[in-house]
Amino acid sequence: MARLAGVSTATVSRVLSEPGKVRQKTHDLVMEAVRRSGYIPNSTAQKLRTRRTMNVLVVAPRLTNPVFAEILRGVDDELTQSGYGIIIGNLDNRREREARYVDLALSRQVDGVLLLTGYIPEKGARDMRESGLPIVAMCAAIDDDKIPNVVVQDREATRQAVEYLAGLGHRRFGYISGTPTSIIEHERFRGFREGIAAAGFGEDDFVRWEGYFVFSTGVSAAESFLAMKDRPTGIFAACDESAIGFIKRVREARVRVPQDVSVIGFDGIEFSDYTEPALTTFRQPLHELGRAGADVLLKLIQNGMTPDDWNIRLPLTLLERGTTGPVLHKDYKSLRRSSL
Amino acid sequence: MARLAGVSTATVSRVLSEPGKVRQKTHDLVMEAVRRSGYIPNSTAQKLRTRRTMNVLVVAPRLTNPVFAEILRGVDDELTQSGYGIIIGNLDNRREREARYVDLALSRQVDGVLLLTGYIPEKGARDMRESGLPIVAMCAAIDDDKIPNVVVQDREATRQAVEYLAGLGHRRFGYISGTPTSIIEHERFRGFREGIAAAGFGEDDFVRWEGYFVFSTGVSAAESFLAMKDRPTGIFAACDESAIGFIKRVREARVRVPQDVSVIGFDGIEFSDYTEPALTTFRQPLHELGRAGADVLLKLIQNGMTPDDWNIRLPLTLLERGTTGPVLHKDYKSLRRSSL
DNA sequence: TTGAAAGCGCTAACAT
DNA sequence: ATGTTAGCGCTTTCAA
Repeated sequence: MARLAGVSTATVSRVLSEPGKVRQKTHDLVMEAVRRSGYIPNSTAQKLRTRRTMNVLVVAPRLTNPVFAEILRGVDDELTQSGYGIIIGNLDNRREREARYVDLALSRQVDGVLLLTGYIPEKGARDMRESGLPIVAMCAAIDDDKIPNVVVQDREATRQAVEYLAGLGHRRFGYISGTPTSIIEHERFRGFREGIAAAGFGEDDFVRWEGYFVFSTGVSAAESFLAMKDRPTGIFAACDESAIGFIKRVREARVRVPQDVSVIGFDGIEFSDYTEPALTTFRQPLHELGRAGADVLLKLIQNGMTPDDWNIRLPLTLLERGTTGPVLHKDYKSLRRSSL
Repeated sequence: MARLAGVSTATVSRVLSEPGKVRQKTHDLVMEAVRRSGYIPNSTAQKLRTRRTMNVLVVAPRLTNPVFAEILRGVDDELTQSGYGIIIGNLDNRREREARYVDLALSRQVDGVLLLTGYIPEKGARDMRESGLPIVAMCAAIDDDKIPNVVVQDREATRQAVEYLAGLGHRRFGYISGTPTSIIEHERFRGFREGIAAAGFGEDDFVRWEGYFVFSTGVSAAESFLAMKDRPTGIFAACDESAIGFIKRVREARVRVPQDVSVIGFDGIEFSDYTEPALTTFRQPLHELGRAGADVLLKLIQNGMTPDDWNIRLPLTLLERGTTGPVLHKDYKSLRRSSL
């Protein structure tokens, strides 16, 4: 290459990576040659030599889920700023896909890993930790004191949701679950039961509809709801999608929201602003979460930070909108009158 | 490494990449050592030596857009199957970000590029073609006979949408645009005008509301619509999001859909199944599109295919649902009566 | 301040 | 069928 245009390969390398260590004149000479030849260093050779790939692996359960997509945006912003690239490991909800990404880590194609999965990916008997790479867990706490957790306060927010419903006068509740094996679901359900207890209710005062983090789960839950004689009036859905599916189905059956049933979602996806009425929900600080996670990972890669402030837990925001309201039930006439 | 456990590095390499060329016994010997030492080849060294990265760059305008996310799923399925990884170039709607990905291509960090942008990314005076890498354009045709196009039939579907509305008796139309600089928007608007003409109408028979591919564009269009004295009754939105925003806003103003105004969207995102009523729209074969594009790119990388069947144009499916219906306007009483 | 030379870990050509 | 060796393109001592 431009080595023909003057100097040694070492000097070119210096000009490009440590411009201070070279004489101005040589610098200009080299830059001119670079410009003319259109030279761009081969990054693979750089990686091999320096043993840094400048890439980070992000493993996510499903990319079409707007929650993960939005987190990824935050991650991308932070990483791009520091010159890192993203290799994306999309499991598409199929755990068998994770083996591939374990190999990726083991073969050192990345400098660090961001996990949106809630667990450590495995391949046979080996797991991703063996790579020795820095790993940061997001979206759900991983119980390993070598792995920082950057998460949202799922449990607290869910508890608060129940208390909010209880405060509106509701006394029979419904819980529409997310994917049962997911840690996130586990946390949210735990928060839900805490809220039930805190509001002075017991295990008999709610029904739980099992499902996944998808629209159709809300529809199934609604079918079951509609078939009940003594329906709950305060419904919490573990994600906005199922809240939306639920509402659509019950309204088709002429059940009014929020007059007959209040529904509160979780996530605060953009879509929740555009339902009729707009969905009451907790908004996750997804973009911020993404940035925070990437930031911790970068620190880990660059200087090996210590376990202080490792565990970040971001708060959520309650969006009080149209799908929740006071109970309009015979037992609550008095309460209703006084609260209006 | 396991070289200590028996043979030469070359043999290990052969066992791992061309198992046929080695004796069964040596093979087993090596594999055993590999297993025991947990050896995984350094992929960077492989890349440098073989000059293949086994990675593909996918450049997308915005990842939180469900259309791109879904295409990416298809791309991922196809690429993963062939052992290729994805490096994701998310522009997040900011063109200045594309320079980074031009560098990525120029520095040969990938074997090929998939463009969901509708144009060739540039950096200063250079563009991505200079990398000499195979490039496939998706989502919008790029006019370069070295670049295959794998797209959907935007124009035809939009024309068909207008004809569908006209068939329902509508005679004043509205067009809610996408991002004006986008080629996709251009194609759709072109199809729209073709449809207008084909149905026997002219440039005065429709209004065009400018915007972007987002929910809020539909809301703005609705504001403008509500302020009109002689409102159109047949609305086409260049994406589902703006159709949904439009419908929400006009319904708030007690305009009935589809009795007072029919709305047809474009894309067929999952959300469109859950609006009330469900949105009439054209569904894009996004997953299939992703696979098809990746497939063409892989062929290009592997054997340099010839320009036959380069240009794939997938059809869309009209989903006739609740937001469109026959005109219920004084001028159309007769038509209405006869068609019911 | 610059150049010469070694070597990152692998694969492929050649030799055995 | 296997080993030896050169070298992918760069960065980084070490020497000049």
